[in-house]
Amino acid sequence: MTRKYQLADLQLAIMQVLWEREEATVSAVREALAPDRKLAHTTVGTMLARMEEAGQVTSRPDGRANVYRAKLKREQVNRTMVSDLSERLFGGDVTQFMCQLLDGETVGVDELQRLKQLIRAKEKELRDD
Amino acid sequence: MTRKYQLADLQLAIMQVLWEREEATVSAVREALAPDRKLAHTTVGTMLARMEEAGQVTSRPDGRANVYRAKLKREQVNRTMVSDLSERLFGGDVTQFMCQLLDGETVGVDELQRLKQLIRAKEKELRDD
DNA sequence: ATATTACTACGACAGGAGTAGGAGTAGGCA
DNA sequence: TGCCTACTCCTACTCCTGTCGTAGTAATAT
Repeated sequence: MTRKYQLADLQLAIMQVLWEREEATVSAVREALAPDRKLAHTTVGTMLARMEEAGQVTSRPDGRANVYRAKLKREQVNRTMVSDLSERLFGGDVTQFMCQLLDGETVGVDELQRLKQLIRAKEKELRDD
Repeated sequence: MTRKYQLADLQLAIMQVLWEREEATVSAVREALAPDRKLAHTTVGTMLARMEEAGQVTSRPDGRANVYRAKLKREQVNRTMVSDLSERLFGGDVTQFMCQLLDGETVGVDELQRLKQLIRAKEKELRDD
């Protein structure tokens, strides 16, 4: 059932909206998505309905409209999707993954600073275990 | 055309085999995949045919069999797929991605060592630019 | 020669994702 | 009071993936 946490493109975009604003109607989601994707009202509705079917969101009627709410935790989804890619691309080798991240993405000096800090924190964490 | 570099699960697995051994027949790929997935010979054949159609691999007949060869570079695919996930999950924020990687995956002390080194190298690289 | 193999080529089918039209319905406005 | 709107629900269609079965064919082993 890792499938539940593996969100496809549009599903993920919709979920992000839900995470940001706790609750949203189809229209609200549609509007939030509008800058990037112009979708028919029904497209968003269908997607949301399917996601409810799949147990990824819940809905509650509010007057004529349905109000949706994410049922999955952002952290859980992020973890699953990152883990999955890590496994598929690098056989779970985190160092290689980092390498890819550092080489392939645009990273500034300040960002490197923060990364070092992250690593130090992690080292401390490991020591304290 | 980012689609060409966005490989689905089985496609990626097949591509890995091709990357590892330069060239391979359907049977060879199938055998290489066998430990994890037991697929019918034709399944692999179909997939490879479609991938050729999509310009992701090339083939050359060798006797009765076709020998396939990856047409995409591993680096390119890795880059695309990591970039894509970075964008979709964290809006392109590398630090957040790293965070996820460090928190969500199992990372050892030695691995942290290597990561620090990577970062130092990257810093140097930025300075030298 | 013949029966068994080893391959490819085609076609098929199911399930998920993306997208949307049309029917039906309940509130709101002229 | 009768039409316009805003919604939901259901249905439908197209692509892409994953998976094979079958048919045809060429090399092989008996």
